[in-house]
Amino acid sequence: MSEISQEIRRHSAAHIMAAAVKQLFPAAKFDIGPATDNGFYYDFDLEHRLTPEDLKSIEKGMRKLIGRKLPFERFELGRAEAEAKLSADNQTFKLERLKDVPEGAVITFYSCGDFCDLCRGPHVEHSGQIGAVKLMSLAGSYFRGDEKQPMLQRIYGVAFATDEELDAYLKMLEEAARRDHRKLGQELDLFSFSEQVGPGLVLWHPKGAFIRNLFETFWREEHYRNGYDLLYTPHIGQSVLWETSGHLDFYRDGMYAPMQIDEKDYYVKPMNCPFHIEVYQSRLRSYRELPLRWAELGTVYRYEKSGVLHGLLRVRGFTQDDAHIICTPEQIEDEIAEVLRFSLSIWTAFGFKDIKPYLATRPAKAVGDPERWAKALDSLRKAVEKAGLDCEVDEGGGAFYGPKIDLKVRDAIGREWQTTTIQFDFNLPERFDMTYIGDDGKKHRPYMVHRALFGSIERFFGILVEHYAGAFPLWLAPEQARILPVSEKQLDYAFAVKKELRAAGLRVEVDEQAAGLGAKIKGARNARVPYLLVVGEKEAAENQLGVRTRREGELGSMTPAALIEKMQLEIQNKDC
RNA sequence: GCCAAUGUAGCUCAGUCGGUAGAGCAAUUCACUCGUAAUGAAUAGGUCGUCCGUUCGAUUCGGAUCAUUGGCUCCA
Repeated sequence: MSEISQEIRRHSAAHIMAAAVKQLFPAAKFDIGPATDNGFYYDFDLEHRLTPEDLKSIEKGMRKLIGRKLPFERFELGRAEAEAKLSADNQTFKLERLKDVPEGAVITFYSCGDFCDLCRGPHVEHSGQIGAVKLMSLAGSYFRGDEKQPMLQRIYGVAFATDEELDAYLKMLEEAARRDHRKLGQELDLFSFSEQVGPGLVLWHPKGAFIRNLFETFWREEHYRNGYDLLYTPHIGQSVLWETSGHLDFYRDGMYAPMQIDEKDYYVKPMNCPFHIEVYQSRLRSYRELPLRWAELGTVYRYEKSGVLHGLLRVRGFTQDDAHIICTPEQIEDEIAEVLRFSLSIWTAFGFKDIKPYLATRPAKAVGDPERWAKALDSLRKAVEKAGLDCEVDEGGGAFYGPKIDLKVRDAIGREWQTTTIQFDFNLPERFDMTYIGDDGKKHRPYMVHRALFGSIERFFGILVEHYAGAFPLWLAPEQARILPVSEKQLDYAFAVKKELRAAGLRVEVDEQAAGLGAKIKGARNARVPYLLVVGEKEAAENQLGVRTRREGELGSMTPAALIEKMQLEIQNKDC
């Protein structure tokens, strides 16, 4: 049975769930029930509001149906017959779906037990082949994913070939919950939100701010080293700027309402691009000064719909690690390859090794010269090739203003995150009439590429917390070592060691609590401090430290000088 | 924004079939001076998210609202 694909098994599980729902709620109207990455869902319309208790009953019903090894039977109907059948059952959503089946195509139904469904299949032979299932959650979802359509009730489930695989998946979910950056952010005192401040607006606490500052410094240094210049631009700009950029026409709903100053409307920026363009426009540009690579940690505000906010991963105020590359057509290929190489090198530094590019091409509605599109796409393809990566292509998935590459990185527990984006823009250079003087003395339109490497600092920080499970590597740890005196008698020695380590540039604290060593160790471990330095009578007498690290466990005694050397090496290497 | 759920001490949670609440951890104080994941005792801490209504009386019931959570839509 192992040849049956997960997808077929999961799709069949969706049918079985629908069958179980029909048993409990005969009046249910059905929409569709496809397979998902780890399971399946099915959308229903029914009077009754489903509750978690219903989920249990439905799951029980499914188990029974699976146990009975009911055969899946396929049969074909003509259009008129199919319509008659669905009308008789009052399956209005199915009737809508039937309209999607092209004229002349075979209309197939699958039945399993008492449940019969319009479906193109394929399915397992009988319900016993479905395997292990578990219903996970209830949700609302729009018919056809369109917010103007009625909202249906959706049940999500997971399905695996065996109980062991299901258990492993549930364990992974537990692990993900354990790493949840919102939970760790509170536990480790990294950041918070305040109802007084507003939803989606992050307050960075000292430790979180410290880590942020460290990787922002790293980011700046790497940018200078790799040929970028840094900019600072204002947080607000007049309406004329956003009229020129087109944001007021296309993106107004995503912007915070304007404030009026001296009878002019000022908008808080949702993007940095227009400001970078204004820097470009501040004087005449020659081909001799291209390429320009301008980066900024630019804080933007976007009015995200209330329902989409999610911890640090989706917020309303965030800092983009933005850059714009402005260059000539001759330079574009090298520039793109370089952006991709640089992006990969940064991700590697944080211990992300599995990185996958996704290429998005020209959509039906697009602006800009098709020849430029082709050249841009070609440069993106070549860059991916040069980096030795495979990429997935999303045909027509680009923005109206240009093609793009997005990178997805896989974290320590195998989850994929969309982060880096490298996007061509054929829109803004036109709107702002950006030009440079070429070697022919004439004006030319430059290429412009937007690039955000982390995406946003907030989002990246959230991903980092989950990637490291809160245990930041030594170079990023806000507190790198904690000295744990066995009793108060060793406090003087502890402070002397602290002074010595601090002088060497290490971030060290002394645990002054009047508590047992066990309690101090527990406290330091909970705070994810990488190095624990135990000092008792013996160590104080011999100028030693009892070293215990998060990575290597107990290392025995070491002099402060030896410890400094060890820690500095680890920091220098940015070991993850 | 839409569907659903949740909101009780700093944190995690219990509880009140309507008579203004309780635990553990954390905090504070005191004692203990301790050798690798929780020393003991005492103290303090809550307008039961907010507003409106029903009621003699609301943390509990109803409505609205805000926030959060899981999804949907969105992320030109």
